[in-house]
Amino acid sequence: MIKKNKFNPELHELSEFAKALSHPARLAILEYLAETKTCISGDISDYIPLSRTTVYQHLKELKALGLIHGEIDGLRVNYCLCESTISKYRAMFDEFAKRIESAGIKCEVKTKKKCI
Amino acid sequence: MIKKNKFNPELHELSEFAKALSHPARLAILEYLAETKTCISGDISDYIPLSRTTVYQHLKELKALGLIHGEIDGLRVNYCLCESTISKYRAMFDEFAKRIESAGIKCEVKTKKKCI
DNA sequence: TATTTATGTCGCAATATTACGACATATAAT
DNA sequence: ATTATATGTCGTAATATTGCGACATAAATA
Repeated sequence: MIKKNKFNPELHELSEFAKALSHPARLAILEYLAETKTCISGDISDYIPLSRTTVYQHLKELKALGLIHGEIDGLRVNYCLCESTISKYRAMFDEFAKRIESAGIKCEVKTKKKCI
Repeated sequence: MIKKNKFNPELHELSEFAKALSHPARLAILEYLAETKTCISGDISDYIPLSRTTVYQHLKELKALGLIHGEIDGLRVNYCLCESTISKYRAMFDEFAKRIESAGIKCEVKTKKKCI
């Protein structure tokens, strides 16, 4: 039902990045991976206050976008940040934000008209 | 069912910003408002390839976060970007991204182990 | 070999999002 | 006053997300 292919592919890609960051658990996972360079999968599940299955699902979403990846080490999996992909999306966002912010004069409630 | 209050309020707030940007229609709206300083509501509906009702819903979400606001002008409503709120969230995101990116060494597939 | 352990998969329920038509309201124009 | 116009509201259907328990798999260990 989602009509995303009606939009500019660049905006679509940026929206996918934003969606990956749109849940606090996923932000917390990224933060945790940044702090602990060891990045053992099980530790993430312990750290995040959600069930292991749910955390696993969030990990899959981050992995699908390439923001993290996992390295199998016997029984364990070490997940870690993928700096290059993160930088790529960060640059994409910066470019967008700059365009939005440097747009010159906006209304900013300067008139006495009723606002909503 | 969403267990967002289990997380750090800062991460929660950032995730709300990301969610607002997680649909290409909303990104397109922000872009359009940045380009056209006039920002007439009806024009937005014409520009975005979705029904007026749907566009209106997206506008409401952006408005709820304070990223845009509308000024009633008779029959029309002029929507426009709210630079201060956008800057606030942008700074929040930058701070987060910096923490993630400057985390030092990550694995980046340096070993010969199987990756997923 | 049997058991433990860490991860992965499946299916399901609850909730949220997306999209839109039909209708309501309120201002402007005729 | 009537009509046209722009925006707002409601209900609803389709789909996506979130969360989790139960089970499967595969490696390490006893």
